[in-house]
Amino acid sequence: MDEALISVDRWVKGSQAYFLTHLHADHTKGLSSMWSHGPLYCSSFTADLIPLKFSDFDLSLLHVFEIGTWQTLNLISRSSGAPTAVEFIAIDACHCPGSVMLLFRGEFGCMLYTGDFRWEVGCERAAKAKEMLAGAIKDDKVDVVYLDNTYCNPIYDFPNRQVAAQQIIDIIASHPDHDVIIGINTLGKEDLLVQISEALKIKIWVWPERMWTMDLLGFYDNFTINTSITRVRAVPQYSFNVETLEELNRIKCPTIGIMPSGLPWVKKSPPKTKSISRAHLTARCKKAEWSEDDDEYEPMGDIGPPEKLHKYIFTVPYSDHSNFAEIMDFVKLIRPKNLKGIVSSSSCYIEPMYYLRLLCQGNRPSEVLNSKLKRKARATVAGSNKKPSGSYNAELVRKRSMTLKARLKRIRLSKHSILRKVRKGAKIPDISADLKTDSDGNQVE
DNA sequence: GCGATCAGAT
DNA sequence: CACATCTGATCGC
Repeated sequence: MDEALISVDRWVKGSQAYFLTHLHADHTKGLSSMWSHGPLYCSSFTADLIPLKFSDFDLSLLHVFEIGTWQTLNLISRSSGAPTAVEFIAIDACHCPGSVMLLFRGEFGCMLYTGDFRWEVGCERAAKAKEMLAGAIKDDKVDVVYLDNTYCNPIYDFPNRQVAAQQIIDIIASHPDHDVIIGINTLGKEDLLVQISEALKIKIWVWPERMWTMDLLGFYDNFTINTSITRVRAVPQYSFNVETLEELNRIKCPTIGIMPSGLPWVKKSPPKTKSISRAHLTARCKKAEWSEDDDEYEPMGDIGPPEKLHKYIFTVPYSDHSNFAEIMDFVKLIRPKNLKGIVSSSSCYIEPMYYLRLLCQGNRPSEVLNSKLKRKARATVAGSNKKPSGSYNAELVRKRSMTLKARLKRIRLSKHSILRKVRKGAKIPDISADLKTDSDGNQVE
């Protein structure tokens, strides 16, 4: 098996230390209540949540690190068998509560694993994190960055979370006589909900397990588990669908749904691409091909939605991952010698180096051209879930809008409802054995 | 019956 | 098409 000195968000036997950047399911595949492969290092908040997600987890294996403090691990070198020291420091990733990026120094060099992150321009918290990271790197050179490349493609352009949150607040405020349901996951988007709660001076309903998380975060006053005292409810995104909305409107009361996230926010053509004109692309993206209710379709503005996907549903581009511009800023700050993506399942997947090589160390334009040609040659034999597309591609955009339409149809046909999902006392899952994502770049050495 | 894993849905 | 999550089938024990 591919063993490593230490592993980050990777739970294969054989490492001497394991790091968890945050507690989303796609980063804990392989972690379970019976974890016993080695010490697990994580942030304090993540450690608080682990027993909720993994009941019976052996807490003696948990090692909580402080954000912004260097620590040393004394390990055994896999190559020489001699003692070897690894230093690490965690930095706020601003992705979800407890999320961190990790900087390591050891015999393997200097390595930065971003985990999932969003560092927005103008965000004070991100600015502090940025400063902290720069201070930790100092004059050192980062040999490799393992990057949250979820939206590492110029087609992904969406506003910061502050703007998106205000859009959501405006939608709710403009529907004063409606109930509102907002789709969220088991962790993340708490700041959005608090912002809504405070702007509208209203408590937000969450399901009981979610309330524990809110309590842990100290948001006692913004949330409730009593449905009768509020018109705004946050529900599992998984249970959020058209049929639910139609059902609520039919048998309960006028209700709108808001999906903070949910769609690829394709807005503009990448620079210097001849394969498709900007006008053509824009037309494709704005065309209401996926809306079956033509009279209800509202075209996107330049900064993006609120977009109406359905009579009762608004989608708003609220993302906990950095957009392309933010990723560029990040790489410019670090200027690593090498860059690897940690997400390989995106249909828009492009090796981060394709767009960002110029921002890294020791790369000249001629090398960029060279690498483009090589990549094109390689694309045809690329494996399983990686779907590299060396240049921007009109076909890709066409497929996207078609599948959006297909997706809406699927939702309409769905026979599942929220009523089934929001059952009380649902077990905390031991393991989510799903997603065959194969993040190559999540181990050291 | 249970955990681990995968496929598929949402 | 995104992310993250959940259900259910299958396999090995």
